[in-house]
Amino acid sequence: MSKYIVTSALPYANGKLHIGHVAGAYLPADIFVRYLRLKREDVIYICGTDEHGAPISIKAEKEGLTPQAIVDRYHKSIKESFDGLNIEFDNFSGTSRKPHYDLSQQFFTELHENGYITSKITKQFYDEAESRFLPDRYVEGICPHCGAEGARGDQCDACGKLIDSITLIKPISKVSGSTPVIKETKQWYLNLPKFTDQLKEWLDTKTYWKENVRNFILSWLNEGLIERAITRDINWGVPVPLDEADGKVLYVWFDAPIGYISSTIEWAQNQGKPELWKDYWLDQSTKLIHFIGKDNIPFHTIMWPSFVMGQNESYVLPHDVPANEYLNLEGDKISTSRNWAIWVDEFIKYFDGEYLRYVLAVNAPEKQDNDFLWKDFQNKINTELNNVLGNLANRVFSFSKKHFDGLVEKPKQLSEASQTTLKQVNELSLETDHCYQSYQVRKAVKTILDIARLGNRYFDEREPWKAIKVDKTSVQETIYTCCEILRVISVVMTPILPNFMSQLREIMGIKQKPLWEELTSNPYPLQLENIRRIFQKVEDNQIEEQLKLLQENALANKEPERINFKELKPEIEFDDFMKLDIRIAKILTAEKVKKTDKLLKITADIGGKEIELIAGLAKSYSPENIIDKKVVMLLNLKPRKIKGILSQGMILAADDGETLSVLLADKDIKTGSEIG
RNA sequence: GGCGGCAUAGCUCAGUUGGUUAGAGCACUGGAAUCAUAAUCCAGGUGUCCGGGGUUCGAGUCCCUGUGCCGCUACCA
Repeated sequence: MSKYIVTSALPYANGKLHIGHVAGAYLPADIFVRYLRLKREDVIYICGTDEHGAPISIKAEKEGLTPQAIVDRYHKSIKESFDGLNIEFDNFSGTSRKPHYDLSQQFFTELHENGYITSKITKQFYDEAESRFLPDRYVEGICPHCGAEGARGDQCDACGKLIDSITLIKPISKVSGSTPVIKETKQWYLNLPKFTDQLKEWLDTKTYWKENVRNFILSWLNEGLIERAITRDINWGVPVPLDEADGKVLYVWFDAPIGYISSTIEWAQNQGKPELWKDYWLDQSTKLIHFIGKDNIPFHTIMWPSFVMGQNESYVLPHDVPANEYLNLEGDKISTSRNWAIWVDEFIKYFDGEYLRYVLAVNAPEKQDNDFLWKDFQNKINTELNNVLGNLANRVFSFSKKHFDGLVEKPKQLSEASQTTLKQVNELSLETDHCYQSYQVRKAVKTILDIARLGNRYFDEREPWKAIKVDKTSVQETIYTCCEILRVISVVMTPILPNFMSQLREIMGIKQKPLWEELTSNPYPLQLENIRRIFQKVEDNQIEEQLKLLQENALANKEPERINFKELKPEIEFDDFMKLDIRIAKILTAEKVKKTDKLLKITADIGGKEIELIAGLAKSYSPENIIDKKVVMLLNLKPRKIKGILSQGMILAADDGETLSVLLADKDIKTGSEIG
């Protein structure tokens, strides 16, 4: 029997958990693990929070807390959300713990010693007031691409471009507010190209991987791998274990996947068997399975295997990486920043967490992005869980209670109808087995529903409410057969709804923990007890309430009519301002620049003279929208050629990240008027 | 503009390597039943499989092309 290590992508500890996370990486893994346990497989389910990186330290500084305090807060919040959904890890660690530091440093050291890491001198901003290097996200300035203010060093929120941070115009340190200087610094790079052949060879054996995953990897490999920096100049992270790297830490994406191993080490220690983790990670027959969202595919199939290949120890490589697609919400992308999400901690205040498990399982984004609709949620809970499954249990149990005081015995002989039904049930249960094995959760649930439908049909055909008047034995047989169906469901549905199924079994008087092998056992007679409905319906007003909440949250999030105050740029002299030549210009013609999304080619009258320029306005202004407008234009900026056209002016426009708005004069004023 | 993905019933989605008459659930209509949470069961589908072309004995599936949407990427003085 082979061993399994199942992991889910480490959730980042700077925010709460939403249903998209759950649908993509955590629920499918939990279901798979629970299935393996039903089959008595040797499996450990490992996870933890990803606790390093600049976003966490920025959040900490904003709130005046230590990074550790932020991490602790979200670690707790995320763990509680998992608990509310009965997602149970064998170990849920965090990457800011000691064993993780030790192991991550070891990974780095061995890669370094084995010649896979090289160092390079790069230029980076340095804050002299704080005497430290500034990571990209700690620097703000004018975006060199779109000219928007408040662009972070790694990316501009306004235009979404990635930025080489030292190209930022008028940079400001977010730490001290001073202007940073550019200094040289040494960073260490992982030589990914060196792994190319080994990776290709290894990936060639993974013919059984999901198609979407394979396609993704192939395009990556074809484009060619490049060296990647794996160190950073910040003080929150795992210190780089080199004397010359004082004050530098490992980049968060380097240390995060190592958390899978360090969390297992922590687990082994908690078991009182500190060496136990080796039985899993160092045994080449162990099946290591990473459940992730599709955005994580390159890390888990290219980078992470490379780290492992460069080690002295033979850690096991991923056996499978069943990545899921995305979950949308009410037709729109889930978005944390727009607060368009269903947060798990909110959800479990209103509904049983296993309702969410059910709907996310039956609607899992396995091959395609899927949509979560509240109306659909209600529908599935009511018509499938309540009407089909819940009602089957209730009608059978009530009937038994009424006529046999809840005692269910196995008949000596079964009619052909009952035998046929049970045979069909058996076939369907085998099908669910196959579904679970191949990560087809939605099909598994549908098949289980078919088992319940079979039960309802059988019950109807047997008409026990008529038979009870003439033939009690036949009714006993009916109830027995239906209980068999429910017993099968109580096992095969356990991965999806562990707690509800345990309630079902409790009612049936089955004490043992569910195991797949019990499908062929005979626990009769059974004494039903404490008969009750286990599922409740979701009412219309509950759904309306949630829809309203969703809209309100999204609106509340938009509410601030202003952008948070940013530090002003350094003072300038009046003369500096006077250097700018800004005038009112009238747009004469405008047309889209071919082969671009954002660019407009514009001619403008600046007061008896025509100029030509390029403006990045096309996302907000169509040509006819802008023609004839009298805009504010900076005219003495050094002209630059864009797309073969010499751009001789810059239309001034404001950008809040969503809307781009050109500046217009308040009154009708003559073209060419100077501004000052 | 480049690369990749997607497009199937009113809705949410399945459709394995090309192979009978393209499916499921929900919704809808009619009927049966009254044990059960008004829950169940039976019956009911004229869908340009996004449009157009091609390969093939045969295309939802493969190829070309057009359109629309999504992701990454480029252009923003």
